[in-house]
Amino acid sequence: MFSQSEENYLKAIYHLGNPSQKGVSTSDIANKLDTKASSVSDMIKKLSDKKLVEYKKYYGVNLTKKGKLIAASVVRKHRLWEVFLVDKLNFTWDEVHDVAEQLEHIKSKKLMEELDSFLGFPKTDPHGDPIPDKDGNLQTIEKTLLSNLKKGESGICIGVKDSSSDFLQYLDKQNIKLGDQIKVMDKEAFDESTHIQIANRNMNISKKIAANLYIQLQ
Amino acid sequence: MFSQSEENYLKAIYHLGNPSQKGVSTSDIANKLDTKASSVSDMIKKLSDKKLVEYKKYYGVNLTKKGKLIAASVVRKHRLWEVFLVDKLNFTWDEVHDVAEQLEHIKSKKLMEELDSFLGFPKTDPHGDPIPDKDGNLQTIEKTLLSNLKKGESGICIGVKDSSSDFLQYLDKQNIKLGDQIKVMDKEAFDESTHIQIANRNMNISKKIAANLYIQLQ
DNA sequence: ATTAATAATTAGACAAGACTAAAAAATTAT
DNA sequence: ATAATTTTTTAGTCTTGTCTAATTATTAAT
Ligand SMILES: [Mn+2]
Ligand SMILES: [Mn+2]
Ligand SMILES: [Mn+2]
Ligand SMILES: [Mn+2]
Repeated sequence: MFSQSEENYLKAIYHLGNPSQKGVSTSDIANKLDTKASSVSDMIKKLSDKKLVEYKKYYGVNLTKKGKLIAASVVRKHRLWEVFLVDKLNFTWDEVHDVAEQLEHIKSKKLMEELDSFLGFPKTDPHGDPIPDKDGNLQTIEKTLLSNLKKGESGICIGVKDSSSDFLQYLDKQNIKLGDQIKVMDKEAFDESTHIQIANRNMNISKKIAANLYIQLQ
Repeated sequence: MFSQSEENYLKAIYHLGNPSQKGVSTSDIANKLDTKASSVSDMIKKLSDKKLVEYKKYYGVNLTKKGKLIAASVVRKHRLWEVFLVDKLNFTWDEVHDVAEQLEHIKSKKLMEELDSFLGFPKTDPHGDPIPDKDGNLQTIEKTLLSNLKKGESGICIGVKDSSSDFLQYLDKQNIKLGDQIKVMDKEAFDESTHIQIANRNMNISKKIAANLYIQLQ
């Protein structure tokens, strides 16, 4: 079994791991976990001894197969709990993260299997992020940022890149929800804002908003 | 906020606290938490500094108002989670304890309020133990051990004293459930076993079993 | 190709929470 | 009342995970 701290490091490396080959840097991990680089160095050594990461001094770190499986399991738990909180306990999508950060460390195989079933085997969490299956596999959905769409293109809003309270509450205020149909009507050259039609309403959104909404093209 | 360890100590003191005046002894706490007396001494000092317990060296320990409230809140969470696991996630009553030991430390006011509501504001957990309310108050139900009943007396089985897997599984095997109507038909002087009629079945139970079943007299 | 800047690692310290062994206090037995 | 036993506390050590400060390696700039 692994400590909460070890699990948090593995998860951070999992999230920071790029599709390219390069290892995740010490400072990126430190930044993500809001800790110091020296602490990260220490922990990486420990994870390396336990064969959870591949580590070559000064050249960053990569998860081993085993490390990746543990990380994916923590992410799976985090996202399943988020679904539970929203679907069953009336949490809003901007309230779930902190509680899920705690719940993701609960150790019980049966609990997660039963919860998964109780929730109807959801495939994505309230923010549109995919839920890894028991073997750590993610279903990859073709998606792109709204800011990449050209005038006239349309699709469905299926996720958020930033899931900060501020952004999520902005979306609530504008009544923008996952599942909404979106079409790009025009793009302003001057301020790089976008005119969109969403669920039959017209609105103008800033560059920053468009850069944080994931769209499934149609 | 308090650490898991601090919460576990407070809970142990809460459970060991007798209605009489005497403080809870160091060794009883050590025994309950499966730790050493020296560790208990250290922690008691810490809890005393934080005004969570009243402590006089060599004379045991008592919870302060604040300490009692925290302990009751942990017990509340433990028991509400047990109800959740049994009522919603198909756990049996002998499977819930270890997971509840973890879940009881999750910190979120909203979570527990919503869970309480989701479960329909249960008053007792799957073992018949009362669930403290938000202010730490327990509703006291008049109950006595089956071993205290005299020939001819009857009542309803409302709880278990021992909630070990072994005992709970024994009850399952004998199909003895909380809520069952029980009447004492006879008591054997020789082995101190009891003949009972339960839910219209007749059976003989040992002294030890009778000493671990709570009955509400009628 | 050196030098300057940045990033990563090591060294040393600290807090929480546990342990063993030793000392001190309280309780029980004679 | 004194001695023996049990319980509790203290002293000192260890592990985990963190930090600051100093050192070393890598990368960027001249
Ligand atoms: Mn989250
Ligand atoms: Mn999420
Ligand atoms: Mn329990
Ligand atoms: Mn219980």
